Amino acid sequence: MTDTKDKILDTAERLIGEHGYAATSLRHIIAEAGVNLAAVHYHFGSKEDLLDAVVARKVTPVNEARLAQLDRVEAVAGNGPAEVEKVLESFFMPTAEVASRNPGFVRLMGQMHAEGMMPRIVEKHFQATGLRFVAALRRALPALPEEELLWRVHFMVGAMAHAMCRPPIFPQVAKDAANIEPRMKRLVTFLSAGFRAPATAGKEKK
Amino acid sequence: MTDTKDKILDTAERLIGEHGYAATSLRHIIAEAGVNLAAVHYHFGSKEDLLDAVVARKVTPVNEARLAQLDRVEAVAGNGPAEVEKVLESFFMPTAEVASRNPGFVRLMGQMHAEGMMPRIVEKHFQATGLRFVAALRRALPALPEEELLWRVHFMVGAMAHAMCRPPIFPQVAKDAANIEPRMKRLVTFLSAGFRAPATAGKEKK
DNA sequence: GTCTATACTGAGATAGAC
DNA sequence: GTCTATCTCAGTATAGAC
Repeated sequence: MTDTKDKILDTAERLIGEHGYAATSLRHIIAEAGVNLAAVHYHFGSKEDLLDAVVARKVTPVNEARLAQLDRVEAVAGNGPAEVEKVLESFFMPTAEVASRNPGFVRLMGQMHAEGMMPRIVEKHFQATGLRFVAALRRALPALPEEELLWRVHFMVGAMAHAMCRPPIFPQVAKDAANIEPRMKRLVTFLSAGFRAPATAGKEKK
Repeated sequence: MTDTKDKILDTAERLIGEHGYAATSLRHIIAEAGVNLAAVHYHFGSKEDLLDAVVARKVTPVNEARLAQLDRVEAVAGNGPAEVEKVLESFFMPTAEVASRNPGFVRLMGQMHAEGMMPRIVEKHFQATGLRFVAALRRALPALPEEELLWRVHFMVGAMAHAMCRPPIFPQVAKDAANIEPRMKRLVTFLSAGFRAPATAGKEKK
């Protein structure tokens, strides 16, 4: 029998993935999990810390897969820089792989982003991984000024988060919603071209 | 003397821009506005409808400026399609203009996005404007399959929303935070290249 | 160390008096 | 139109049982 902590974690993950963080009250979670309200605070401290634990459990293996794939790409590249496309694929494709096995992952991440819980969560769970990818991109694009690179990474994060979000804006493409992999490929195409663009012209007055 | 409704609107706009939607309770708003709690529900119906009214007031003139600039760009292009860059500039640069006169606008939009209030709000206030820009992009990129175009618009929305968000991810570029215009120019560069990228290769098995 | 029962504060919403 | 009083429900804190 799973213990209280796991039951809370499992139930929270499912309900938050379905209805979002704000719409999922602790009382909903404990009712479905069959535990006591105070047990949540005993094990996790607060609702937000519970969310943190839920996300950590999902995101840690994905980040490991991302870094492993980046390692392989960099090994193949040898001393030279890895291609932009390969770097981005290393980041995005593990998402698709996990998503195909575990559809709840993308839903949960999409909900988290849609509700703006990301800034804090991202800092904690993505920072280390993110910095390795930024370094790889920097080597792949030596001509790009540092500022421009960092802004482009910022844009990329937004595009990624939105791409993983719930129903696509356009009903015409909604049928693809279940298939994460082609969406991620399109994203890599789009972002790679954006990263390769010449730097924005300087500080001239408009 | 401004009437109750305007006082609520002004105070809500300021407080939500400063602290976010979730963190701004109706009771904070009415205390600062010097009105009664029930007046909010009388005039707006609910907290969310109040937000809607606040956003509408800010966003309507920006959308008008966007469409006006697109009109000019299309007039210059005559019968041919407008350039991708020009279309995107028509959408993003009015944001920068408004932001320079009214810094609260970007803060409010950033907060809204960061808290994921956008899906509903976007549908209501951006859909009509958005469809005109999608049409312009479609004409500018006749070779791009429709599906790919729509996904790229989806990515663009994410990048835009994130770009307008609060502090940039990287402290290195945080000093640029106040200046919206160069950020928007960088965004146009990035997105234009992404839109111009060849379509993602087809349905081959991975 | 774990968990239960209960109470506290503050939120949004609403009915009805004026 | 406006305001008082009140309702329900949220997250949180704590005392104490096992």
